[in-house]
Amino acid sequence: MKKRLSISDIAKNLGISVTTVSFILNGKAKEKRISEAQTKKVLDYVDKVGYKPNQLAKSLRTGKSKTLGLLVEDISNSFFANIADQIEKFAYDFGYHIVYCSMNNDVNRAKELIQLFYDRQIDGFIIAPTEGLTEVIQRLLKNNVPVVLFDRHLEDLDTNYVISENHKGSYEGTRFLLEEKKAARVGMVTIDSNQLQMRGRMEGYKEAVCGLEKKMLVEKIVREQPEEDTIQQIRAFIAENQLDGVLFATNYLALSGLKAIKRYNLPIEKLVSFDENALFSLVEPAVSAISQNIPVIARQVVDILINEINGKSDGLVQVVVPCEVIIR
Amino acid sequence: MKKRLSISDIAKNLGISVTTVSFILNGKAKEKRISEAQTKKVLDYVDKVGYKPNQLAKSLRTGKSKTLGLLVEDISNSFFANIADQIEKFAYDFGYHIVYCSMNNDVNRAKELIQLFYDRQIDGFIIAPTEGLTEVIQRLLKNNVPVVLFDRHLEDLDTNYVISENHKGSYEGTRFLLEEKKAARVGMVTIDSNQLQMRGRMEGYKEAVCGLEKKMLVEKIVREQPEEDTIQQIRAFIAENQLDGVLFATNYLALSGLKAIKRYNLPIEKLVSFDENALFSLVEPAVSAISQNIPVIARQVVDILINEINGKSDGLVQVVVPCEVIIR
DNA sequence: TTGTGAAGATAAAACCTTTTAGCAAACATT
DNA sequence: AATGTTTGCTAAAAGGTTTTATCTTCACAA
Repeated sequence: MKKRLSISDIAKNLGISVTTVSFILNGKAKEKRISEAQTKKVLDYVDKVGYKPNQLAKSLRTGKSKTLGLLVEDISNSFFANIADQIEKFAYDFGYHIVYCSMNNDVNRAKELIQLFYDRQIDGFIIAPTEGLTEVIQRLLKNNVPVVLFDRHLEDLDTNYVISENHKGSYEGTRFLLEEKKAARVGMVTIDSNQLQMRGRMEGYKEAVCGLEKKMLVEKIVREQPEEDTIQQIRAFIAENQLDGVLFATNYLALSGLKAIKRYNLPIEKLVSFDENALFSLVEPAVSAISQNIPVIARQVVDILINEINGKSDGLVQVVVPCEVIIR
Repeated sequence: MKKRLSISDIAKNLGISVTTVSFILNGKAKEKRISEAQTKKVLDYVDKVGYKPNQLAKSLRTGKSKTLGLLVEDISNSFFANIADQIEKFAYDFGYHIVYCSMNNDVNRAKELIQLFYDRQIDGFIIAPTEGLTEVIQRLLKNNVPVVLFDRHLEDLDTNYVISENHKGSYEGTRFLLEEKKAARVGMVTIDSNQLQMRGRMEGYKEAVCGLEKKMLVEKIVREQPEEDTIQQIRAFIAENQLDGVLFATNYLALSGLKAIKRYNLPIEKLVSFDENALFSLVEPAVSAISQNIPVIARQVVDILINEINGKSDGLVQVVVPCEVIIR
């Protein structure tokens, strides 16, 4: 790369001091009593030569990078992709940029990434934490690094977080199947994970079926297994229990479920899934959705984080956002 | 945030010089003739106190950030999401990290982002360029910043790029509809854009229908319009031309097309789309796909960029990757 | 004894900013 | 005339690295 202009080049070429240029560039001309003439001269010149300050040097000096780190499990999941998009927009309005990384269920990689971001002086973290990240997040908190969790939180960690009303959403989704759709035997397909949001979703399901004195039928999927295994597992679950309704705990589980239903022509058509997906309205049977309020979640996450960065936070903020059942 | 240890803290605590510590940490102990004992002492201590070098300072000094910028139009598009994922993995193997940004069809935002990345001393750019980015990319090239384009390239720009065989893929997809599926009237739905990959896809379609002396039926969608308009437009296009087959130029167009077909019960079932999508095998009618080879594209992009960064590049590299028609 | 070379380390400059503390001149006040 | 205040600007330190050039010992050969 070609050598870039530095602030001292500007100063030299103009025959003035670096300090003066810096003050002007940072909008402190008035405050620091730089004359109008001087200010204009500098601004014009800077504009003319297209000088841009070196952000690294700036960050090094100020300790601020105006950048937030966003860590999600898997950016190709539409829920995360959409929320990432929204978060980026809101953050942008505050003059912050997002660097994003996808952890792909690899705890070590995740730890490394957090460390990396920390090393790059990121101003704050937005994390959808996986299990096993407790310590490393703990360490961030101990160093007073601003953190907001979303989608789930970690039990023994006192953090800011923004999550959805998983319990209630799941409850309502299940009741919808049982009452509106008149399903007789509703099962739940979830992942074999202790994550809090999954626990909430499970509880909601349980409460709904038990309330109606129905039998609880839960199938847990090991997340790391190949999709084909998942498809077979769901197929067996539906067939063996003669289900006529299923609640899927995530949209990717619903996808696998649909593949099973489709491929083996399973006689079942009362379906609800957590999270939306473009295809839910297009497939037969259509899948109703317990949709999380992505704009609100994103907004809250950013607000909380920025507040904390600016030291305006009044203790921990923990937000629970309602879901909406989208009927199909 | 708590104050972090610096290399000079380490040096002071150990009663040796900063230089020595730096050499050891950078694996130059041998080369610089630091004694084994000294080396071990430093390494052990660094490990014990968990010191990590400040990456900003490092980058500032060396001019390298070991980071690549990835700019795509819309990360929620599964094609981009998947390719981003792959690129990240490959880059990681070379010790590089990816910072990603989604441009959302906003040229100004895109320009700003490129500038931002440049200011942050990013080592190279990976861009799926939108129209109107020509000048800003031009500027990068002029400053000898390593750049690789993918998915499309820009006509009057001599750059590295990795694209798919759009023409051939489109040709084969169309022939597949006409010959295997015995479609009589095949139309094409594409976007109103001059992007090269779209032109290629169009040409492929044209060649296929003209070869069989069929009529060319092309509908162009304005990309910025609300999806509802697109759905209506596609509905009218299919109905008015009594199509029994459609080639969609992108997966999101196919999505809108499916919505139209579904909602208005259009009598058409011979469909092909560029790019895969999870739902194509799940909907009725199923959608065949002209699938781009994402792993190969990602691999090439990263290899080319890293080579260029390391100065090992032998001129421009322009790669065209074959597509595969996935029959459903 | 002198000179040479290697071994083992280091001081200081450089990368590019921001910011503190202070200087000189001009003006105002008694 | 002496003192204080404002105006307009700047030198230099600091932030945490890497790297160049140099320095001191000591061993050994001539």
